[in-house]
Amino acid sequence: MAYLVENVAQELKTARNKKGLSQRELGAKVGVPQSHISKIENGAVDLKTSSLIELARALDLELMLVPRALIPAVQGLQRGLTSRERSPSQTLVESAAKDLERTRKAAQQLTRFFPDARELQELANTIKDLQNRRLAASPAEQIRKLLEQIEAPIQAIKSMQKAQDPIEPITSDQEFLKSVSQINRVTRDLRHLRNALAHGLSPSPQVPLPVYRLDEDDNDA
Amino acid sequence: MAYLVENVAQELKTARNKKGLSQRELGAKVGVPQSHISKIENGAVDLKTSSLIELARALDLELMLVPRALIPAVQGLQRGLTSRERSPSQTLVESAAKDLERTRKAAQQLTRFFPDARELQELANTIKDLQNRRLAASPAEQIRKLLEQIEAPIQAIKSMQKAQDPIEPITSDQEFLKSVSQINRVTRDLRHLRNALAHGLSPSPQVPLPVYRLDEDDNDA
DNA sequence: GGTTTTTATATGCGTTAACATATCAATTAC
DNA sequence: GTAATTGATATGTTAACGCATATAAAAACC
Repeated sequence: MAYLVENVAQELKTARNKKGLSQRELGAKVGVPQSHISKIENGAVDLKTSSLIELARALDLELMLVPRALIPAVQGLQRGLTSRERSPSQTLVESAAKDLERTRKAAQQLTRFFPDARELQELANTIKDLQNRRLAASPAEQIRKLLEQIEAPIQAIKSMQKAQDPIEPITSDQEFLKSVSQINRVTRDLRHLRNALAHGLSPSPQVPLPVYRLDEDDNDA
Repeated sequence: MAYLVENVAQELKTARNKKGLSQRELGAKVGVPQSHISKIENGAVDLKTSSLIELARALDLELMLVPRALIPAVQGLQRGLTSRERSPSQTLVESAAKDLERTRKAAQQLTRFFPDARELQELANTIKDLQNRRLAASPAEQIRKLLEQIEAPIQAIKSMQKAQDPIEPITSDQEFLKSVSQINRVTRDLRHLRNALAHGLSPSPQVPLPVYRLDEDDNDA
């Protein structure tokens, strides 16, 4: 299997998680069995082009063949859509560290307004665990991908925090539940990753540069 | 086979012809037998993603999954690379008609400087044939693709026309031969398409809008 | 002029892998 | 606890891919 295919497979998986779809739901939209989506995302198969196109479309993505010359321009456009970006001088590890800290802060903040949402505290704790580990490039990249998946949910909850009536618990909102569920999923994946690192399953201290820690405020339970 | 796959297959074929590569040459670069490239370009197979990626790369294209939202922006970038463009208010059929006329004129002009290049006259004649037919959207798109493939060759010949010594026949130039060969290929394809239209193989008058004809000068042999 | 050689694309056939169906394990909601 | 949901696995069928060859055209050579 080409290294490249697994790349786009990861893109599909990230896009699917971003939209909060399960493998089965996505499969239903496209007419592909869930089993096959599992294989695709695990890089176990070299999917056909028709499958790739249809899956991408179901995820609001379009397959395009872009001339080499203007790839940077297109990537620039894509960066414009996301809040985060990685400057060329920044290593993957540094970037992941910043993402961790920013996300942890956001989660921590939200716990004040949603004290009954235990999952936000869980997320913050898991991130603190990860911040104590030295990261290699590969897990750093995984972390970036995972955190990317809860950007939207966290933003969604933040916006609720302002608009909502503080009396009744917002926990009944459909949008809120979906966001929390997505956060839970990512938190679990982060915990798995942390465990894998702890057990040395991944060649942990492989990268010379240590973690880019930025200690500012640390108000936690 | 999904209609979509044949789309990207056409893109690959167009890109290959633009670079003046034969199926065999492209296959050699990628490590794929020529036979398979033939099948791909004819829409006979639903190629695997790895094949798509590698073929695209060999043609200086990169496969990207672009968010729906910024597809227009990316297309805008791509238009910036080509001399032609299609305004949003312009139908495919209108655009194809303009392309036909512009290309026919260019070919006609060049016959004066290269009277022994019979292929230029052939091209002009074939185009005149096509201009007499009402086009549906689908063949119009095909025509656009085909004409796109001889933009570069025609430009190349035009530039020779100026820089060259008018005494000796330029026909010996390697670049010239390559360009003419490319023009021949496209002319043949255009003729095939015209024959298909004449035989009603394609649902010809399917589109309400008639051809956008622009009659200006008509100096032919 | 004809003949051969080269070049460019298309077509069978066998093998391997993608994809469909069904089932299973694990996590979560109830 | 049970029931439901998510993701992974085993097996059969179909199609992609590799190899060989066929066809067509132009080039080259005599």
